[in-house]
Amino acid sequence: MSNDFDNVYEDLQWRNAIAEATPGAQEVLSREKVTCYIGFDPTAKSLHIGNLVPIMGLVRMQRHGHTPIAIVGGGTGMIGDPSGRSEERQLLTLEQIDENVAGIQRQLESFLDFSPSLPNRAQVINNADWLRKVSLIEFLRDVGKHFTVNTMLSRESVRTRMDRDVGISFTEFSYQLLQAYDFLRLFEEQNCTFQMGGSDQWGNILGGVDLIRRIHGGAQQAASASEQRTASKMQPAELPAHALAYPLITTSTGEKFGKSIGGAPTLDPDQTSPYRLYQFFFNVADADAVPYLKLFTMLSRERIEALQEAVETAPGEREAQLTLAAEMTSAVHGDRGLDEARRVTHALFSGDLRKLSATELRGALTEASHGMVRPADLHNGITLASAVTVHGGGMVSSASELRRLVAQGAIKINGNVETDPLRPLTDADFIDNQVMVVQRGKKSHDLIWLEPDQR
RNA sequence: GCAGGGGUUGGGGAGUGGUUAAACCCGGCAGACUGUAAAUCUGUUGCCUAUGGCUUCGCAGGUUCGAAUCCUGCCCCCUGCACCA
Repeated sequence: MSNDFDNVYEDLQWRNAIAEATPGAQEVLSREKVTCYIGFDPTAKSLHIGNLVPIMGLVRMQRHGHTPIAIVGGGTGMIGDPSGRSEERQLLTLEQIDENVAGIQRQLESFLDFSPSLPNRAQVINNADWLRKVSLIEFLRDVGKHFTVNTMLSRESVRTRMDRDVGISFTEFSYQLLQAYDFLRLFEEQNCTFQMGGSDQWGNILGGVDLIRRIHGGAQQAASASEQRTASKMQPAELPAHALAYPLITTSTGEKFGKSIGGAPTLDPDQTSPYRLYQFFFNVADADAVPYLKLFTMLSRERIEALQEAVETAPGEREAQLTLAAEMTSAVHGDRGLDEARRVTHALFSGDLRKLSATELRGALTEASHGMVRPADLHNGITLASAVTVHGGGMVSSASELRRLVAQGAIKINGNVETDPLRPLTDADFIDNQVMVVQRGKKSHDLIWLEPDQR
């Protein structure tokens, strides 16, 4: 597949994965095999789908023969990047960070090839290795000396915070130095000459590029990366280190990618089931399907172009969405995850709930919340409303809400539209005398179990 | 610190004594149409033992038959100015 393109740069470019690049980046990538890195913030214990762009960036680099390094920010995470934040961050504890780092590391390992035999094997490095050790004096002399406060203050992320009365702490203000320092260390110790990141990180990234240029010069005449950007006419002397930034992904309607189902789906099966991940990508709008295939999958250019054709000629088949969903689910959760996702999808959208046994329902509706009623409740004439709101799994939060949903025909009990929220339940409402399936709209389910009679 | 402005239901933002559970927009949810899409249209969007009741408009009191709307105190925010650096 990598022979679709002569080099990663062209590959990434075709996939619209490049928003910014340092001058000369493309030439370097087409000429030599480099070591590159991307940083991941340990703000949560799982990566989410928003991280897929950088992850796939590293994967593509590796496929093209470059050596990828994923930095997990066990050190920078202790400070917090002010970019895109209107308020000071809550500092995470050391334990939280280390736990998050471990979780992220595990997830990265399923994407990148870490085989020791591989000459360009991937590495995960925790920047805590050096950031938690470096001494303040050393840091200020070696790194701080190369930055002017004037430049640091002009940073967008800093300015927006300065304009607000909450201000910005010195801690977060220093963040840009730390990220630059990371790059410097990797440059010196791993011969890492490339950094990639989101375009929102571009300022921080250039900080590192410039720091390396100042210390390791190369061509003395090399203007700073930022200067070269503005004066790109002149033939630039080669920079010792380079960077690429990918664009921030939005949907075709301009929403932030991944916002739909209450927060971005994560890559952790305990938080976001394979089914939900599958559904997320399956439900992508036509206009987004091909862009996402390009960005997130390893499918060949030929294949993607064929799918693009399919979207145009037979959008109703949703071949692109199906492929996207399958690719993503198996990439994140493996073939077993994909099987599960498909099985649940089939049960929910093509199957007949009433034909399934209680056991099958439990297996199929892994997404459902769960509730429980006792036989005694039944004898006392418990109403449907009470069962769903009080004893249910929390899918409907109040009786008023249930009333409205019922009035709109949105509630189905065991597959049948319900009309009376106040009717008492009977044994007949429980499939196999065990479980009642409450469905809200098309996509959410609540299983209410009848507690086995213990006499 | 001084002067002025303001805190309303998820967000924005009306409302300055009485059909105000509170306009309107966005968002959310659901329905229709479709392709489990987008767009569009429709309904809905505080809670409840429901032709009624209860609780909401920064917090706590007070005036009044009646307050989100008036008074008092407190908390928080914004805008000018000053002070410090």
